[in-house]
Amino acid sequence: MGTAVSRDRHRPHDAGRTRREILAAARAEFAEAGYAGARMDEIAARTRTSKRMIYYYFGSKEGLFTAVLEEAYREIRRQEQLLDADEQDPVEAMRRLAELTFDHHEAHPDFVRLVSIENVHRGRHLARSQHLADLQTPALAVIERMLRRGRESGRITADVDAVGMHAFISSFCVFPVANRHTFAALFDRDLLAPVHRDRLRTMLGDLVVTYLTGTAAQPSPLVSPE
Amino acid sequence: MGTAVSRDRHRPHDAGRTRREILAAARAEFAEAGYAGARMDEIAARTRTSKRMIYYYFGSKEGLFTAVLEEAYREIRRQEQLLDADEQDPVEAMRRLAELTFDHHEAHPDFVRLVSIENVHRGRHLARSQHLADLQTPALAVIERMLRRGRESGRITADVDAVGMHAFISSFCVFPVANRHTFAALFDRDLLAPVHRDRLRTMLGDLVVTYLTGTAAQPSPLVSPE
DNA sequence: GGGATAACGAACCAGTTCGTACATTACTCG
DNA sequence: CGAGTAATGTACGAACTGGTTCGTTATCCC
Repeated sequence: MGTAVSRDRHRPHDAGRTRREILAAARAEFAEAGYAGARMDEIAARTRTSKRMIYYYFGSKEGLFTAVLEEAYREIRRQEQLLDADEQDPVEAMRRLAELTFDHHEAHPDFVRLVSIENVHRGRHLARSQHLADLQTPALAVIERMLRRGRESGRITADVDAVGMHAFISSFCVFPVANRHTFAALFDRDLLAPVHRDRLRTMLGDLVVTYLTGTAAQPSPLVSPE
Repeated sequence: MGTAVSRDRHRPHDAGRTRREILAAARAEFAEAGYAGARMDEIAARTRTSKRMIYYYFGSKEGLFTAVLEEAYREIRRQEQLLDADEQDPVEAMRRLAELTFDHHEAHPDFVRLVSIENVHRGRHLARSQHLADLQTPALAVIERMLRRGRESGRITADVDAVGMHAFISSFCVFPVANRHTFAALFDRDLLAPVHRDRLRTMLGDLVVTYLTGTAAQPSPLVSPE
């Protein structure tokens, strides 16, 4: 337990560590209270250091939130890179990808909250981010390959591209986490309680498979994507 | 144009109108800036009346936000009651319901934003609401009937209940509106641009139909809902 | 070892924010 | 018609909030 490599001895002037500590505190506070609701003093208090340092490293509240968002996306990206898409059947691989994405969201509610918050603010921080390129989901490339393979073998007939597929999967993964509370209040059902969570995950997997292989109603004939 | 029935002549002591005006202003401000970001003075300024009246009618910022949320849900409910579920085929009816719900969300982004905001605050206002009963979606009853009819005729085989089905549809309808901005920033695609919006709506309809009639992969045998 | 510089702390400030005290006006109803 | 009450406007204040000023301490590198 504990990081074996970097010793955690308290060095007074450890820039990297201070920065990381601030980011962690800020992330927790922003996720808890929203952007405007988050208090710089509170973030500082959650840290070994002072408010002065936040401005030293991040310049402003907006700068700090932007950094928090970027870091959250990067962490997700790192974890998603562990995806092994080397299954034989691309359709079954897609199901697994969807289910892993589902688990992933459930395991990182703070990330989902931060994204919600950023959307409430119309994505203005992300739009100004200098590091947008780093933040793309590696899952996209994986999906792309699966779609290609599935089409070559003829098993996948659905008319979607990778981004569309990603939107589809994300919709289903984000909702139970993002809207958990209002849903619970209105319908008296906790979508993340084990029973319902498992059912939703299965549902998502089935949906993905059924949709891709498109065995049933196919109202619109395949159109070549312009 | 203009309400034909109730005259809009300015009567100084018109409680109902003042209340309604405050609610409308508050709704706009909360949706725009989030809960903590919304300013009571700004809300007052958007009104013909003064801040004093907000506290007179709603007691506090929390009280006001709660009222705004309740009103937003009620409005949605009113509109959803117009749903005619009298189609012959319950499966096709469900597709139409899903597509109407989709359009509905697209047409009311402020509602979606308010719900997001309430979820960021863990649904605490809704939880304390006195009027939860009024806020249930009438769509639920409609879905229930469709499911029953579809099962009787044997066309519907999927193992979901009405609430589950509602969660499924909602997921897909909420996402493009709620996460529009981050998605656009990351993937350079506006999910609500006509081309993509239409495609998503079709996708949702197909998904619903395919899932309900469950022609493909059916991994888990039907289990009787306990 | 010493100077340059990066990292840091405490106290503080000006503008803001929710909420209220106090006084006033219009409406209702006996 | 007059008294009681519902509705309203003005002005203000106490607490808070993002951000800063000024000075200090540790570290790096020649």
